[in-house]
Amino acid sequence: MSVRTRFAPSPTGSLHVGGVRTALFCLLHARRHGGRFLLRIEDTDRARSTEEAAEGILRDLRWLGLQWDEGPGAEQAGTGPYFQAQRLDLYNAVIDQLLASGHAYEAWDTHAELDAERAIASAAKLNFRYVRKFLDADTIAAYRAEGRTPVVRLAAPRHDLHVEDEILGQVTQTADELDDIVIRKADGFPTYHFAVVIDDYKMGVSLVLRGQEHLMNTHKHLGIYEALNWAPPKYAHLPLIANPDNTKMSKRDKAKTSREAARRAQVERKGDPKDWSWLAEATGRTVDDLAGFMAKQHDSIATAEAIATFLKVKLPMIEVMDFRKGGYLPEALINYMALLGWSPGDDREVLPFDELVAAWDLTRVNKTQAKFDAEKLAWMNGEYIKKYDLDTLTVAHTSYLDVVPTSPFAGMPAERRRAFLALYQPRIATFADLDEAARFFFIRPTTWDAKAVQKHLLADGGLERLALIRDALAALPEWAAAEIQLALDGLAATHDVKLGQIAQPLRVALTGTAVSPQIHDTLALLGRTESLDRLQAALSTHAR
RNA sequence: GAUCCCAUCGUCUAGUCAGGUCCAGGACACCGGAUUUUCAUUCCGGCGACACGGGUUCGAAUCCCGUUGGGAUCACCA
Repeated sequence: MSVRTRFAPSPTGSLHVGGVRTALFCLLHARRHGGRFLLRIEDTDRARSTEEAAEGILRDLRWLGLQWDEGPGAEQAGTGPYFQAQRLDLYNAVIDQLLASGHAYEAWDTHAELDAERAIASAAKLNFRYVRKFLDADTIAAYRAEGRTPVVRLAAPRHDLHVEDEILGQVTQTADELDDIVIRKADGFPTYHFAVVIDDYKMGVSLVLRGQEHLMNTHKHLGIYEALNWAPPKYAHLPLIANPDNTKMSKRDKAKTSREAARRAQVERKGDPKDWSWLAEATGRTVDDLAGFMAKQHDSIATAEAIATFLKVKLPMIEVMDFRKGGYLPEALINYMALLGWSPGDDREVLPFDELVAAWDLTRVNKTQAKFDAEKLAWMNGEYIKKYDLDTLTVAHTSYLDVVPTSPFAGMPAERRRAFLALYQPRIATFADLDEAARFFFIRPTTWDAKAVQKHLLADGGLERLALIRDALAALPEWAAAEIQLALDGLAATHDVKLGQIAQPLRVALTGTAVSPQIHDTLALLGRTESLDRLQAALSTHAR
C-alpha cells in the first residue's frame, strides 16, 4: 500500500508550533517513503472556523516550505474537496448507511438533560456514560413538535478496542469505557470524530500521525471503522511539546503572560485591582475588552499583544508568524522542530530538509514530551544564517521585511542590505538581532558609553589620534573598505601604535560604543560624509 | 476523580527493543582559556543526568514490580 499521510488543522486560529511539528513529521514520512502528503481543513465547527484562519495556515505552511501534494490548491481527482464543510453529502450518505444497519441511532436529549445526567453521575462518583433511550413514536413526535432536532450517535462496540500505535505500542480501552459518541450534531454537521474517519478512509490515508492529545480519541475512531467494516489506517501519536514550565504549549500562553504583567503593573501603580480602564486607554482597547480579558473571559491575542507592547514584556513565541516576525529562517525552524521528539540517531543536529528526509525513521520518534527551547532554536538559526550564501540570505531577509515594516532596513535596496548581511552574518542569530545590532548605522550616537569614552577617547591621547585619523580619512581619494584599511594600517605604522589604538577611538566616535563589525567595513558602509560628520561631532563633544 | 501515556545532565537527546564495549556520548545554555583592532566567528577545556525503592541476574540506564513525579483525555470543540 502506498504511503499517504495528512495534516488536518482546524481553521480556528493560526498555525502554532505543535501543528508545525505534526505537519513536518507527516511530510518527512511521506517523502521518505515516496508517498504523498495531504492537507485537509477541518472546518466542521461553524462557530469558530474562519476563512481568514484557513488562509493564514496555508500561508504559514508555504512559508515553512511544508508543501502538500494534495489539498487546497492541489486538487486530485477522487480525494477532494479538502474543506470538510464541502463534504457534507459524503458524511450524510455514510450516516444513513449506519442508521439503516442499526450501528447508529438518533438521540433527542437537550444539553440541559445531558448536563443533569452528568451531574448525577459525578455526584455518585461514577464516570458518565451516555444511556440509550428507547423512545416511542409519540415521544419523538412530541420532541419534534417542541422544536428539538436529534443528533446521531454511534452504538459503541461491546468489546475491548486495541490501538496498535507505531510509537507507543498497543493501547487498550476496555468495553465499559466506550461511549456512544455523537457523530452528527444537531446542526447537521458531522463531529470531528466522524469526519476524520470518513475523510481519512476516502482519501486513502495510510498513516495517521498526530499529537498525543488524540490518543484517547483513537478508540472512538476505531469503533466507527468497525461499524463500517472498513480497515483502519495505521496510527502514530507524537509526544506533546511543552513550555519550560511543563505546561502544554498553547496560544493561551500569550494571554497568560500579558495578564501577569498587567497584574504586576497594577500592583506597582497601587491601582484598584478591578479597574483596568487606565490600561484600556493606554493600549487603545475598549474598557469591556480589557476587563473581559483580565477576568479570563477571553484570550484575545490582539489584546495580549497590545498589553505586551505597552508594558514592554516579551510574549512567548507560539505561532509561526511569531517566528517569522522574530527574524527566524524557515529552514532553521524546521530543523529545530524535527529534533523535538526525534533524532537521527547519530550526533548530527544541523540537518537541512533533504537530510532530514534521508534520515527519517518513524521508529526513532520518542515517547517523552519535549520542552521547547527558544535558546537552542536561536543557535540553530545562527548556524543557518552563517552557512547560507548571501543571495539566499538576502531573499530570506526580504521575506522578513514583508512582515516587519518597522525594521530600519525596510525600503532599503537589496544590494545595500546584502552588504549589511555580509558584515553581520557571523554576529547575529536572527534578523531581529540585525535590526538591533546595526541600529547605529541609522541613528547618530547621541549618548556615549561613558566607560568606552574614558578608555578610548579621553585616556591615552585618544582624541588627538582621532583628529589625525579624521584628517587621513578625509584625504582618501576613494572611500572603500580596502583603501580605508590600508590607510589605517599605515597610520598605525607611522605613529607606532597598535591598530586597536586607532580602531577603538574610531568605534566610539562612530557608534557611541566600543562594539561594531570590522572598523574599515563599518566606515565603508556608513559612507564618507556620514563618517566624517560623526568624527567631527565626537571631537567637538568630547574636546576638553 | 476515572482512563491512558511517559520518566537519562537546567534543556534537546544517544544508549533501552536484542543486559556487559557506559564510573553514560553529543548539542544548547553556563563558566574558563586560546585566536582576533572591539564585538562576534573559530578552536580548546570545565560544569552537569540514568527520579526513588525492591526484585531478576555473575552483571541492570537497559528486564519485572511498586512508589513518586510529569502529561493527555473524559463536549452536539477539533
